[in-house]
Amino acid sequence: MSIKARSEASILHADLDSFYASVEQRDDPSLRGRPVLVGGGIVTAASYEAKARGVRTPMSERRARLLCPDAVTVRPRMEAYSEASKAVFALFRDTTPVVEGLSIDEAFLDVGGLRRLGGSPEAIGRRLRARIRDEVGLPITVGVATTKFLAKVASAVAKPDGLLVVPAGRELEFLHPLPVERLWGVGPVTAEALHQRGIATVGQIAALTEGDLTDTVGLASGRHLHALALARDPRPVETGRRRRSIGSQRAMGRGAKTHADLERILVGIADRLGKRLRAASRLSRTVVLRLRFDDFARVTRSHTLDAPTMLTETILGAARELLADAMPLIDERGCTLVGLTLTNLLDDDPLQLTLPFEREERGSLDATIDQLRDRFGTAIVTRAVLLGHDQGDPVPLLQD
DNA sequence: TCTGGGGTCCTAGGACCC
DNA sequence: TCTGGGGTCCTAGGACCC
Repeated sequence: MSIKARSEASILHADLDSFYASVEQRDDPSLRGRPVLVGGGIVTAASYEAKARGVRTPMSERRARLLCPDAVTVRPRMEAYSEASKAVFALFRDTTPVVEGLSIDEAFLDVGGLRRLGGSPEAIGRRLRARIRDEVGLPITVGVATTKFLAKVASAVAKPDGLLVVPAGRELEFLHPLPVERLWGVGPVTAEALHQRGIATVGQIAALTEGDLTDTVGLASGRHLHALALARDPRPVETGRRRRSIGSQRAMGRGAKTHADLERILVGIADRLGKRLRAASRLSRTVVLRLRFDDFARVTRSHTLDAPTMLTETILGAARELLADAMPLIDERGCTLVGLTLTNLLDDDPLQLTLPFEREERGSLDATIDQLRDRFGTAIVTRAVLLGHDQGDPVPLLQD
């Protein structure tokens, strides 16, 4: 555990401002300068004109309209946002190869070691902001610090359309006056637990022992928060992170739905997920059914398949069985949301292994797959092809 | 505050294997 | 036949983030 602290603030956190709403204002000049709400039923994004009047996300559209009767509401246009995001990420990667995307609208950039080519991290951040403004037409805020977490806090403090550097050596001075809610991983539950103990600022957390803190908020969370409060965050900016799950869900109002209604929604969700899985060339082995009841309590039910799949039919089959098992619960408590999440994802780039067989050993493919699974694990061995010889060249005889 | 849709990570118990 | 300890996998729930 001897990761040396950076001597220079060279991690950037770049975060587009009110991303969806900004794209809408960019694409429709009549929306500029006006309060804009993106969403339907609930506000997914609000322009700064709307935020200035107290609109927050997520907030019901009805409530937002009370605060802001002259607001314009637009439906989300996911393709437009996805395209804008790609353009922005291209500029990130043009700035440095070390880019870690956090979501559609934010990323960490490590610009350490670029001083000779690009100037100081602050100069690089300024140039990046100007380029995104000029070439993509969107406002973005950049935080610069010695660690990921501090860079993220810096950008949050600098919003909107700003840039803030936390100089090396001044981290605690910046961090300690902030409320505990600013720490990454402090939500309503943890904040309440801390408040109960009279702890309101990051500095007060830093003054506790790690043991004191873990007693209050649990082991992993306590260690994490203790380190963050002391500005200890050795996590590097990681470039190769893969998605670990893919999900889709549909919320419905209260009120009775027939089994056929639920079935129809489930088919739609499974179809969408199958397509996304295949588009990403990935396989999933675990299907999770998500339900929410009329009282907004939630449950999950999951099933792990024998072998990973990218087929809609297989996903749907598992989902149907999970739904059938949960039907008594649904009938009793009502259902306001159905969703599926696919986890245990694998890449569909098989390692191939060829084993020689004597003619007399040749058994069933199933038995061979079972043997391989015993040796390498169920998740690894996904399919087998039995090969014969045609003048020395292998030809498939049987396929699983 | 009457509640969308997309994710990440952690915890804990039980089954099962050696 | 009884017993212990360690490890992995699966399932379910929960907190949190954008």
